[in-house]
Amino acid sequence: MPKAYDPGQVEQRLYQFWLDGGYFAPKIDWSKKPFTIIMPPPNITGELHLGHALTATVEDILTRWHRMKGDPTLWLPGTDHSGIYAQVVVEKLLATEGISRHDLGREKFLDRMWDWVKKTGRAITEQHMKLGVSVDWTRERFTLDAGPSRAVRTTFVNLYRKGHIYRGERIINWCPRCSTALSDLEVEHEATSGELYYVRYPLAPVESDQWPVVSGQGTGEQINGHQPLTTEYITVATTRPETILGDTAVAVNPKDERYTALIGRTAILPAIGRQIPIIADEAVDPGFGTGAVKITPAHDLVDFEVSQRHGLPSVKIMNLDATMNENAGPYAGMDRYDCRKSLLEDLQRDGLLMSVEPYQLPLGQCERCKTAVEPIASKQWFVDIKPLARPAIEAVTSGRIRIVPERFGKTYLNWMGNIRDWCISRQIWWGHRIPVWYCEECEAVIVEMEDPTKCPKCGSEKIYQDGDNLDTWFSSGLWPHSTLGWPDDTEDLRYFYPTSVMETAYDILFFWVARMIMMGIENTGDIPFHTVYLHGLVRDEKGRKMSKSLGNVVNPLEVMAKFGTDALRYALSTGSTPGNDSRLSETKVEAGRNFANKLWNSARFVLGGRTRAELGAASVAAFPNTLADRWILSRLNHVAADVDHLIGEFQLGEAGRQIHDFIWNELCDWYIEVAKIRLYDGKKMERQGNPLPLLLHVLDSSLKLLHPYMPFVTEEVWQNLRKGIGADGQGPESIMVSAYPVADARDFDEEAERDMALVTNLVRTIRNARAEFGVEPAKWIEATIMGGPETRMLGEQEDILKQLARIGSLSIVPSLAEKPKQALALLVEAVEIYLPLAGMVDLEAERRRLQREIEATGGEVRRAEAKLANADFVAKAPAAVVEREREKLALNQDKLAKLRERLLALGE
RNA sequence: GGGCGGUUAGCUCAGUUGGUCAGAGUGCUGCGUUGACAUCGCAGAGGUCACUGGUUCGAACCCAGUACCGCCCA
Repeated sequence: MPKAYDPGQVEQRLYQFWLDGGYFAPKIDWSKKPFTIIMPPPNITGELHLGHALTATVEDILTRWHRMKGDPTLWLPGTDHSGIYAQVVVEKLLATEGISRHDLGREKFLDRMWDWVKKTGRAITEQHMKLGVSVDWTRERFTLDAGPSRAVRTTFVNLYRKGHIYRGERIINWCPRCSTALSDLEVEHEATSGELYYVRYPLAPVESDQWPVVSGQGTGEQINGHQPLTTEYITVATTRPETILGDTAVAVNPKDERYTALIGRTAILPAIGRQIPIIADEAVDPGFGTGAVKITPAHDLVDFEVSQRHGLPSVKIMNLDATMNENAGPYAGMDRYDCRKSLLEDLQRDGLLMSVEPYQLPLGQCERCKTAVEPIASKQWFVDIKPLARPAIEAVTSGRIRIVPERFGKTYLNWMGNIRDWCISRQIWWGHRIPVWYCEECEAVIVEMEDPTKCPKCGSEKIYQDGDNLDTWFSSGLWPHSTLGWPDDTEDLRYFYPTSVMETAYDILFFWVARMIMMGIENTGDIPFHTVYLHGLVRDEKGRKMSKSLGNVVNPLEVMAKFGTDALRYALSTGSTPGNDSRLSETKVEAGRNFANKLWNSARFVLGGRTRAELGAASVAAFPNTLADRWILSRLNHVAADVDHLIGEFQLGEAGRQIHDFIWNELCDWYIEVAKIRLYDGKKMERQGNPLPLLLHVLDSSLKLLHPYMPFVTEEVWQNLRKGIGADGQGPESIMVSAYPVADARDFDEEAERDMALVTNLVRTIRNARAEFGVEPAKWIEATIMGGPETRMLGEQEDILKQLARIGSLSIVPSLAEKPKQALALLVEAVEIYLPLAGMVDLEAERRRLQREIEATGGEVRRAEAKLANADFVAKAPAAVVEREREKLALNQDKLAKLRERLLALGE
């Protein structure tokens, strides 16, 4: 084995080895419960980013873990056609050729789309392979495949027939840049600095001699002489003055006494002179602006609702490219922003613009292209979502679906409880076309599973299909069951559905998870998954969201090339806790690489310079002979138990850290160092037994424990191990299909753990003293240990103490009649250590050291005494806790006495 | 406006049933016995667990409030 682990040399080869072995595909076994994850499909034209990397890492850890535990495990991959996004990409390409999709026409444009997808569509898949994902590629799906497409069609037809899909004119979010409607979820709201414009609308005169007297604004000012039309006004505040052109009313709150007298009067719309009523509606906030607001039903959701309540007309003033239409009178043809500017100038000129003040407003922008979205009344297809939401809410409140971390359950329920109808039609060509035909003759709406050729009502052949497509998320919502074969009753569907876990980032809880739950229950009658596991966002090292414009995007492929895939996976999986954002820095990945290298070298030590026969013999059975053997075996089993529990609870980071700490701090730092003593000394080996069998066993188990996290280095080392011991052709061929370590309580050995803790503590204390007193590291020193009741145990561990603390001559005795004076005295629990460092001990320094220790120990004693003096503590705390406190006190009292005695002795 | 999260060592973060939990990585200081590993080893320094109250025998952990930062929904 090379001196350092080189991921570049092994990763691709191993991935191919796994593929060739067919290890990723599950074997259906009806006597066993499967573990299933459906991968949230990445955008087919996309590039791998750290979000994908984290998703894939977490899912791969769960998948590999379950597979090794013996569950029939399916992780199903796929890609999403990403309607709007992908279409925009190709349209941009076309733009470089100077053509639009309309120039090409629908059919030719779709050909271009497919060309593009064929050219780039494998990229994201191959990039996932580099991550080591153990997905079943034989079941890979694409949202536009025949199967998933038929699932979409079936769902649409079913929902339509049940009345849950309807077509209607509603306010929708329109992206002028993408030229399509968007759902509420596809709009991002960003606080923007804007202006609030106060505009006054003149009132039409009342047919009466006596005009009403109205307090405050709204009355009496006159401009340009004494025209009756200009003597009365109502002033409204708006952030979007250009929509004045589409106003069909002015509204005030019915409880707002300032305006009571004006309700029922008529206002004259500035600029175009339309007469509109002043109405009263509860929705008006008297605290906003002047308390009087303009109502633009065709361009605002709230206004639309007001207009419905009052039977107001709706005037659309904008074209779909965000230019003004013929209803805008003199402003027709202008862009929306030019119109605003021009209109404001006109209002100013006419003295109707009262004031302008800065105002923070939430600006809706298209999630994909960041263009300001235009709310606009439009005829679209909608899903009547409440009937679907109800069972989806129940699934979570009843606990049938568990959301991890729990707090996201609240977010989910809150959103679900206030859900609004889902606009599902998109004015794009790439994706699933809405399966609706219209008859030109009788205006019938035809929604069938099979494409119609004539109108079933009147028999006319003059029918045409709806030109719009479905929201991409409509097909994504079906993903957990459509990928398994629904609507057909397939074996996969019966065996793997409902799936086990849906794992994704929390920011798409609504996009994916919520819709999958609704659609899954609607279509199959059963929940799509038992657990929702949500991870956080990966940010840059300063905590900023990664974005192209900031230039802080970390490319996972580059990181993997530099440090290895395992290093990135380790950094991502152990650097975060469920549902929390994490920051990724190069040093974290570097730590992962170092860990891989550490593991690699521990194997190099175990296998190095040993013959196949020797290793083969050692691999047969491993028994603990020494204290260290019993200790490492006990620790290994405790770790295995903890890891099993932690991963089962999705505590992947904590489990990964425990494995890391075991391998580095216990196996490498202590067990291997201890094992060297026997390995380098034949006589000791004969007396104490060969540590090689246990080394092989613990290393093997460690590799398996770690494998879900760092699949490549563990496989490579494991293969070396396998060849080293001559086990080729026996047992599993790959670590990924070997059995995950299971804790055996018979190997728990609390006594060994306690004794070993004392031994390592002694070594550390001696090393510390050596360093503090400047003893040359290479120097072998003398030591006397007064072991008291531990004498026998310590005597047995003499070799460890000598070797690791570099003691040349060591005497371990139960007690000492006379304690050496020219020596350092160290106390560890009840054990006394004397280092007669003749000539090197600075008595003054030793006195100071003892004084420090006396103070520290004294503090401990006082704390324990105070605690135990508290009658409530003794009475109410569990007996074990009190007992532990008593032991601690006794130990420290004893230590304190010895320290004082020592100080006294040195003072003589 | 409603909801959620964060505030622990210089930095990044763990700490899930309140009693050896005050930890890790990284950085820092000093030293290197070198046949697994300098992508390393040994030793060390470093925190009133944001603040204020409360519950409890006991609080980083539970409750209430405050401050600052962030996110989601309207």
